[in-house]
Amino acid sequence: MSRIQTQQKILDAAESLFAETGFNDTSLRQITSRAEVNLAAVNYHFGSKKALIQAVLQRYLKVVMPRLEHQFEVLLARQKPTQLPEVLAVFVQPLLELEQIKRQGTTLFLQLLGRGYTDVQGHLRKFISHHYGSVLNKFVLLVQQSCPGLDAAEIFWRLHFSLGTVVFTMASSEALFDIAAADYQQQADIESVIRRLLPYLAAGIAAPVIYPEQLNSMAQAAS
Amino acid sequence: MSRIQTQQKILDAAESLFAETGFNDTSLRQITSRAEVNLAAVNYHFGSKKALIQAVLQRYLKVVMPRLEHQFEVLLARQKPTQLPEVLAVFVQPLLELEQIKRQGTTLFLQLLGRGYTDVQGHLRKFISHHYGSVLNKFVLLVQQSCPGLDAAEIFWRLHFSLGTVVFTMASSEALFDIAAADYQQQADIESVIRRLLPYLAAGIAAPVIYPEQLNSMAQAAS
DNA sequence: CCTCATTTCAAACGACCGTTTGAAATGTAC
DNA sequence: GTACATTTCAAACGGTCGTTTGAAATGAGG
Repeated sequence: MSRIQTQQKILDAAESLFAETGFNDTSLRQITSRAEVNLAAVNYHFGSKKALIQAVLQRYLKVVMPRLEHQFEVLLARQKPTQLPEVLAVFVQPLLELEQIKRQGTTLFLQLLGRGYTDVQGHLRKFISHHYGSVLNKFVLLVQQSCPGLDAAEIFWRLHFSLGTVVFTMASSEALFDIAAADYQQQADIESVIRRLLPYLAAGIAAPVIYPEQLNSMAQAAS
Repeated sequence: MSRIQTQQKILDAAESLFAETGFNDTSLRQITSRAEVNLAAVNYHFGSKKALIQAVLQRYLKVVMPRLEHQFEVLLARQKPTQLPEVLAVFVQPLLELEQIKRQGTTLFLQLLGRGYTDVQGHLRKFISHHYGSVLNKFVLLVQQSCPGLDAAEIFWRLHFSLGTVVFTMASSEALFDIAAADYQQQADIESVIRRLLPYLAAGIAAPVIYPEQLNSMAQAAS
């Protein structure tokens, strides 16, 4: 069998299992079993499990990130600052195009992203900020321009809140899909969730700042 | 040594390790080593690792949940529906009071909550909704009353988005604290994060609904 | 002090993990 | 068809895991 076929089969099996069970809880024996290759093939072709995880993520990142970067550059080249919802909408098209590369591609990638941020705490964050730091910087710059009332620290926190929203939703998307379908008779696909996410994120990021005194009065008013 | 002392030492060691490394990645040998008790003590006193995890969570849930339920009942007894920020502010006091029960109690509990939702997918959700379903129902009812423009399905999704925000932020709170302190010279304590969270969540939950057509036009405008 | 239940302890169990090994199989160029 | 490099394969390695075991230590009551 050609090298490429085996590597592909391993990557396909690994990404689906990683998305289902997480990185730490998926064993190489499960992966090679689903891929119908020998156990030693992973270490032969990728070197280690850690390298396999990176390869699985890279397959999507190397497609999504350049497209995002290009879109951000277009918006930054404008004369007037872009509105926040429009900045966030940049993510929609590149993410949905992953569906064409591979069936369920969008869902898989976002689930992997979620797993990567929650499973192996810190690794994925460093990996992305190291390899794609310029993309992230351009995005942050756009958000800052669209929200002139927020200082850099507030934006830092709110973007991480938003990352949490996306990552958690996607990591537990299967369970949420099931509940939504059972309780609310909803179509449960990734695109409709993204549609629901954007207004939530836009409103959260651009929310008015509340100062400590108001928080205290709120807490007391509720008691 | 008395039974209670040993159980307490195990619970203390387990909760700190669970918060740091997650449930799956924390071994009983690490726990019993930090607690300075014999390896077999966990299985003797708690039965299994799974039961230990539940015991660790229950120590906080049994304190927090009744207080939340009481606050929700007070708000539900009012004549007029409560404003959303006030509903969310209910969480502040009971959570911060965990700090008095135990140093770092609030942080530990919220980290454990985050770990529980991301590590052992689904288990914690079922456990909480089974034991404390009435509390959750009252909270959802309050949110529905405060947001009459949103249907039940939209609220379902937005509350899970919010759960993701909180859970992810707390699970990765150590890393975020470090970055915030290094890059923005900020005080990095749990209370200031909660302060930042509330306006974000309130705005996100109460955000205006955007319909598909608007989303598409947004995505096209950005390209 | 003796009795008996409770708790602690060292040791081992079987299972699964990621990785390595060296031979067998397969592919490739002459 | 022979020589050589690449890929596959079964088997084993050392290690960690949660759990169990049976004896030793400790506790409390008569």
